[in-house]
Amino acid sequence: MRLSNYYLPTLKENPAEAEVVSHRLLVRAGMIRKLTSGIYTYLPLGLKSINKTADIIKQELNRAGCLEVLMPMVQPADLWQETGRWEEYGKELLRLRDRHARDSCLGPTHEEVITDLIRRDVHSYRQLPVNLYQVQTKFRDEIRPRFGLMRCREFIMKDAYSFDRDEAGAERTYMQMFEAYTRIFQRLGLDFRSVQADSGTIGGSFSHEFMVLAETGEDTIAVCSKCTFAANLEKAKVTDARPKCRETCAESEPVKTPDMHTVQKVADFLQAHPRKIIKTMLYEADGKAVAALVPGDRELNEVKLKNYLNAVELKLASPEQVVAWSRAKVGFAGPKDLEVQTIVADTLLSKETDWITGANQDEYHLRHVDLKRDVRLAGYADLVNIRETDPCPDCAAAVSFYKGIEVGHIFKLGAKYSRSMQATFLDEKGEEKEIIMGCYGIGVGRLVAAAIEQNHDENGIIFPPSIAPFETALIALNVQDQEVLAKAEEFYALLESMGIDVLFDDRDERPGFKFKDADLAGYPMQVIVGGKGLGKGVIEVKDRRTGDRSELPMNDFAASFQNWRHQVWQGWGLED
RNA sequence: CGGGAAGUGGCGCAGUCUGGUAGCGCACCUGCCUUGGGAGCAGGGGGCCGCUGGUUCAAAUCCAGUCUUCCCGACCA
Repeated sequence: MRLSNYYLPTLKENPAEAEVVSHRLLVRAGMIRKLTSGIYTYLPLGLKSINKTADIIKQELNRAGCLEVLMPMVQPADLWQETGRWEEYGKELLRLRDRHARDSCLGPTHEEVITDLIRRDVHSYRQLPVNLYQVQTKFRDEIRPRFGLMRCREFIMKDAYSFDRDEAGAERTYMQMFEAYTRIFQRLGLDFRSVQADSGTIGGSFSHEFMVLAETGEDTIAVCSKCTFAANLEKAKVTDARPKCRETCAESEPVKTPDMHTVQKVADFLQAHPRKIIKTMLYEADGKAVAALVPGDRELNEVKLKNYLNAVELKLASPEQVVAWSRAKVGFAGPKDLEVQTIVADTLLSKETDWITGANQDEYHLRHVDLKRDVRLAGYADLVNIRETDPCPDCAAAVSFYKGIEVGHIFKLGAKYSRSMQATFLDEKGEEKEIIMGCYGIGVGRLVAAAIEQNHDENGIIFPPSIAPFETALIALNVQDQEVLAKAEEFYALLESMGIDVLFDDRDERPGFKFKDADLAGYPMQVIVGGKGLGKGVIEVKDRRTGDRSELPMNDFAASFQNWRHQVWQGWGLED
């Protein structure tokens, strides 16, 4: 491609609207433009990168036996009413009404449509398994779209849906998809981790998120230094090898703690370590009053609590509710004689005794509380967030935290949709069975943004070769110099004939301008044709990632370029 | 939805406090010059100052309303 014939509006200055690196660089490099909040146009260069990414995804899914389809973006309300999600999904679902006053929505996801498709056509175990996917534009009316392509309302997503005859088959499919995803992200050249994710009420180990590691990531993941354990912070188990405490302690007694309503204040006042203080967190879970007890130096994990309670809705109690339930103002609630439906304690609290807790009386705490003796617990459960000092739940080695960007999620759905939509088949015995489903998503646009978050420098993007819009930039330093131009044309033709995806900067611009543009868009390789090199009989090449420049002999350019290109790809850990 | 900030040529911004000729840099057009890291000189084009209403002899500027965008939070199959 000749840059003189291309549409590439680059910006020297940072756009005011962009805060994060990927957003800034995508706009500056002429890859995207915003139409309105959370909605972007993909310019030729941006679309090219997205298409390359999608192509790799498609290749690997096809290899795993998936088949591509394309489903409608506008979906009828009645399908969503069947699964109950017309009400459940909330305001993220953009509803609209057509000229016949039929309710419809823009598809934020396609479980309903695909399940409807399958239930009409699949009736026999002989037709299973099936695994269909699409690359589609989705719409979710996010409360606050932000960070450019990282969280938009309209976005390009690959979603796949699998249909199996039983759990075993679904689990096999899940593993195949896990492997396909691993290959995909490897081929994209990204540093990523697959982590156990919250699988909500379904449970089990059949939900993984694929996270691209980047400092700017919104999610935190815990990764073991020794074994393969990696989990979303929300999901990571906190373990403690100590045995359960069997001892008891002195009788509990109230102690006056005026105005001491935070753990730190109480700890300082009573000269105790915060971990000896029990935080009593009051929640309303599906309308019931619940207390969760955690050590004072720990954070309660609401997802864990919600899963333990099997609750649909979990809300922190309002100050009024706290007063009503604990008979004391906020900061003085404690588990002893607390009148709530359920009291659950974090497992860590089972390992010791002699705690400090709120006294359910203004300005008073209790000391010498023994949970076994003084409190009617519903049970112990893992309720707190993991910390970097905690041991790996699998091997007890140290864990480290990383920031990551969620770019993929695979999930075993079970019969959730097939049941509500009656997607069934007959097995060999003629028995009617529900189809077992799985769903598998990759945010394609977000993936390109994540690649940039992970790979950039002060000059711009550093694209992995597999998803760079062009693999190579060919820069003619001075197109008014006939010799330079002729040579550049010659190498342009040569590179094209070698099957290299090359962008030929043949514009009549000054060298510095061209270098800056090439660095900004992040083509992994630059081939530079200038008078200097011509005099020496060499062509200069630059590896965008390392910044290393080399000189390749002009008379043996094709072979030496292939060799150098191979090294560049290897530097990315990729096969060229 | 709560808190904060901002809307002025295509982009980035000043001007608003203290009302009176719309301005700067980049980009764009023409010419000269220049060609290894976003050059230089000269000339030029381009504005409903977000929108509506009000105050005033006079509004980008003051007042009220409204729309939009961004940031923090809440929310997030």
